[in-house]
Amino acid sequence: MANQKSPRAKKKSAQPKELTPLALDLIAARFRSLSEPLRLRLLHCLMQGEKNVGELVAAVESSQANVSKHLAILRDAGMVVMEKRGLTTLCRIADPFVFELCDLMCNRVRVEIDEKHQALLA
Amino acid sequence: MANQKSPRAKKKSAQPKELTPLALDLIAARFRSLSEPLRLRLLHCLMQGEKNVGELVAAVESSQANVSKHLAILRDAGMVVMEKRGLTTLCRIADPFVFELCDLMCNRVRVEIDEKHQALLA
DNA sequence: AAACAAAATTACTATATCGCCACATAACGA
DNA sequence: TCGTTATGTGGCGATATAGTAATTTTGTTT
Repeated sequence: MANQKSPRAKKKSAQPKELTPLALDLIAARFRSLSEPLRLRLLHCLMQGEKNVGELVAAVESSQANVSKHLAILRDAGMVVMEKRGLTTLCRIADPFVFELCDLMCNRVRVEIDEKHQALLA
Repeated sequence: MANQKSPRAKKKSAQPKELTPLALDLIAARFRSLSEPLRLRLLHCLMQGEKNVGELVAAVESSQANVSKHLAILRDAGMVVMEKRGLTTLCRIADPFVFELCDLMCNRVRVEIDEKHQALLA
């Protein structure tokens, strides 16, 4: 499947031609924003719907300063958008692609764990 | 610990119920393996097909030792598989989900760059 | 205005990671 | 056996990152 050399992909799965160092840095930085458990917890909380910073601090167990910094990282990486509303700051997932990314990775980890489990039984 | 809820098996895109700290660490580690430009270059090279370590060293411009270490990280994260064949070691992408992940992120970055571009023009 | 609440920022320490170097290991052939 | 080639590993210095405490900024309320 899709071992493509098609000149112009229609919609998805454009097979990259060349990746400039700058592009690589951008992509790496985005993956890096997802590389910390606390940030994943924050995203996970936000998947239920938008929340303000205080609610997130309560949900994940960490300090306000820490949560604030991690949220800034997620925002800078384009994973989350934040909107100031009076005293509080509302946060929400920036784009459905974040769900797709996380689902992909979660399912993959599930599969690997299952395989390991099976291997132990067999 | 798996069966605490539905007996009906929902296969894909399971909306996460609970994420244990261990699961979060696993997922974070996998994203972390994708968070370095050199590792992304290695994956990008491997998307054309399997290659041995020496070919990868030549393709990305880095030292053999460095490439070897980064490949080990990708292997440990389940992104690539390596198979020793005599003197050389063949590497290839472990699973199509890696393509999906990278495509998702690449496309997202493309979109963001386009939007920024448009914003500058407007 | 002062007092207050929510969130961001700064300064700091500890730990993790990158790239490089030198060396170790492994497989092959003479 | 030795020597060569391909790859892996350990140590080191420089940089990056997470977490914490204290402070500042920002908006709201007396």
